[in-house]
Amino acid sequence: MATGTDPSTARSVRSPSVKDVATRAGVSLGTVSNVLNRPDRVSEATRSRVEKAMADLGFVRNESARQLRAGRSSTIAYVMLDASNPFFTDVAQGIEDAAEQADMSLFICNSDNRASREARYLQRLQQQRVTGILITPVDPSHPSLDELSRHGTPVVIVDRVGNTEDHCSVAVDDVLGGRLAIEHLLDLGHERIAFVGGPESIGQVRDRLDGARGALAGTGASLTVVHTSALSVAEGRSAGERIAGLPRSSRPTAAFCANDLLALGLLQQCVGLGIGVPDQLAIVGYDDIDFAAAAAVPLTSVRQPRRDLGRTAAELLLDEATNADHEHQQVLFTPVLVARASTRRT
Amino acid sequence: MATGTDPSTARSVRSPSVKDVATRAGVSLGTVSNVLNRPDRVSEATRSRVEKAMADLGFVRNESARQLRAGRSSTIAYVMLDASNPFFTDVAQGIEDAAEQADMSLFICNSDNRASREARYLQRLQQQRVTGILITPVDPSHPSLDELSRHGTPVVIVDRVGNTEDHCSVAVDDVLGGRLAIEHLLDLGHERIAFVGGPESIGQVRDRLDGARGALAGTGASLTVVHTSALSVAEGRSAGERIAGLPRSSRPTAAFCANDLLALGLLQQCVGLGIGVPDQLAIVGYDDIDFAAAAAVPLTSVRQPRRDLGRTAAELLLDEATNADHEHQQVLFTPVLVARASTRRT
DNA sequence: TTGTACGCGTTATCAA
DNA sequence: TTGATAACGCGTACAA
Repeated sequence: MATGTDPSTARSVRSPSVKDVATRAGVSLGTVSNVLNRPDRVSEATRSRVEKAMADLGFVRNESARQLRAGRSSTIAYVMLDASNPFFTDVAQGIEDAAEQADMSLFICNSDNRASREARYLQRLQQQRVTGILITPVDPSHPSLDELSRHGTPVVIVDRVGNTEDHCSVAVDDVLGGRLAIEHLLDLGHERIAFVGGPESIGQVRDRLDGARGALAGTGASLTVVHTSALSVAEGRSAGERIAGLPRSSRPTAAFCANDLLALGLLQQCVGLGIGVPDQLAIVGYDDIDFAAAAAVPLTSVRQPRRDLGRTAAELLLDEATNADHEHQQVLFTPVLVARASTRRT
Repeated sequence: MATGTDPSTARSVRSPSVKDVATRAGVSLGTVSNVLNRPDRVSEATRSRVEKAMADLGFVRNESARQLRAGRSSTIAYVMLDASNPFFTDVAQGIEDAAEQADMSLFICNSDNRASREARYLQRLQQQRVTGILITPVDPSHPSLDELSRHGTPVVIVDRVGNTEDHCSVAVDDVLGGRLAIEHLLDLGHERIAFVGGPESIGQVRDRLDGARGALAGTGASLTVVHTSALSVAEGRSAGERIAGLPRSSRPTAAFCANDLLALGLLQQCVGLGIGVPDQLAIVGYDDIDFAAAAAVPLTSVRQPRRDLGRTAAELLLDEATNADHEHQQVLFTPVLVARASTRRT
């Protein structure tokens, strides 16, 4: 304890660099670099000596320096819209799978539906010179996304469709999804149907409603729109109250919800108020998150290929980043209806 | 289109540096730097000229270069155990709140319960020289965490308790939580109770079970352990099957689940098999995730202060990173039982 | 108030 | 096979 570096203060000491390793191993700096990047170009003996020095010193590469030198990082980022919606965490898993395969790090940010937070993250990511950005934007038509692309940072829009040709996008056909939901209900004989969703500023909500209306056209069945101010469980409960308040004779016999969170809230409220599901009210959700199948009355839902969505988006991004003759694509996946007890014929 | 930079190829062009800005503004490099970091030291006129040049060129600071110069980044990371469990995304929100307040970026990684992925992330984060790491580890007693600390990267363990004094930790008193759950069931008159959970390699599971046993001691009530191989909805369903298979006379009248995912799966299975909740089986969950209250039979659950957990952990990390006389702490929060319909007396 | 010069840690080029 | 050196972009001390 009398001399040398005191272990207790070692924390604050600058971490060892290649230079330190070189000194310790008695070789030059370039050789250490070669051990790290072209191990074949260095003799067995020196290599093991260098490796021992690295281990002794606890050497860890400095990624900042690498990036500075290389001009680019090996990191991509996903700016997600709402971390508390399982749909998006599943998308993130798909992205992570692709990133891991390409040996890229994934940086996940949560904008939490706030434009200001989103903007802050985008700026930071640009400063970090990330290889590319995946994003489910608060506003897909905001010019900041195009600016990023023009600036040289590849951008892929996830689960939304941008308004320009500046970037790729990966989404699911929501018009078709709406159609599938309604056709299922029509098949079961329902004639008074509610659409639960909003706000209509969200593209998905509009598309799913359009699909629903399209499927209903000319069938004689009616559609009541029950408006919500967000796609959340709480709003689903509130919608349930309003539906329950209608006289039985004119009350819808089925409800199509713009997402599963709404559907779960609606289901909960119905059960609480003694409205049988599916007897008095059949319910169709959207997304088919895991909790949909796990509800006490398992939920019929329109499934989106969440993981594929993420994986494909990441692959497009990596292609754009590495492939010189990349061409932007707008990929559109097809949803599938999964029927469960909440719409079972009784 | 005949001369100059073709916009279509501008993507691949190196982004402008402070040097480019200086040239364009007709000032020296140091002045540009001053505009960025000490705006007060530069005259109004030059400053606006420099700012205009930055805007014209679309200058964006290079964070790698800054970090290299500074030696440290302004980023912290949270390595989370399971992105598909809402409990952890809520914790992450708390962390994000604290990070935003301290003007730090948060890097979220998902180990997905896999030690290999966790190790990979830890290595990358260390290479990035992040300011600190928050982690809910796969194995809280793994030596790699201590190595990180010793290496100079502050580490805070979230929702687990480490086995050393090398870092702070923030957790919730799980023994107390288990006790609360059981006392609630005893108050309701239950005498045959099941504990649904596992594997016991998870500290939380052990603690909650210990708490449960402690509360039962000397009461005459019995505890049956229904083992699960993971804390997931699917495992909850499987547990439900096994409980339903017991003869009615010896079947437990109440179940305490090690987390809400299990409880939701159990609830679903019971309803599907015609076992009334809470009439034939009362259910208590753990975590009080949002979906617990939203279940068709709203779930009684032991609530943990998820956001506070995250916020406190981040604050401890930032303190360790910035405060020279930081002292490690093991913070323990107190859980609260939230009673709902799944244990209502009928 | 503004400009010059150096160093952060790494990689790559070139010469030995 | 190995070693010396320049360069990446930025921040800062110091000089003008």
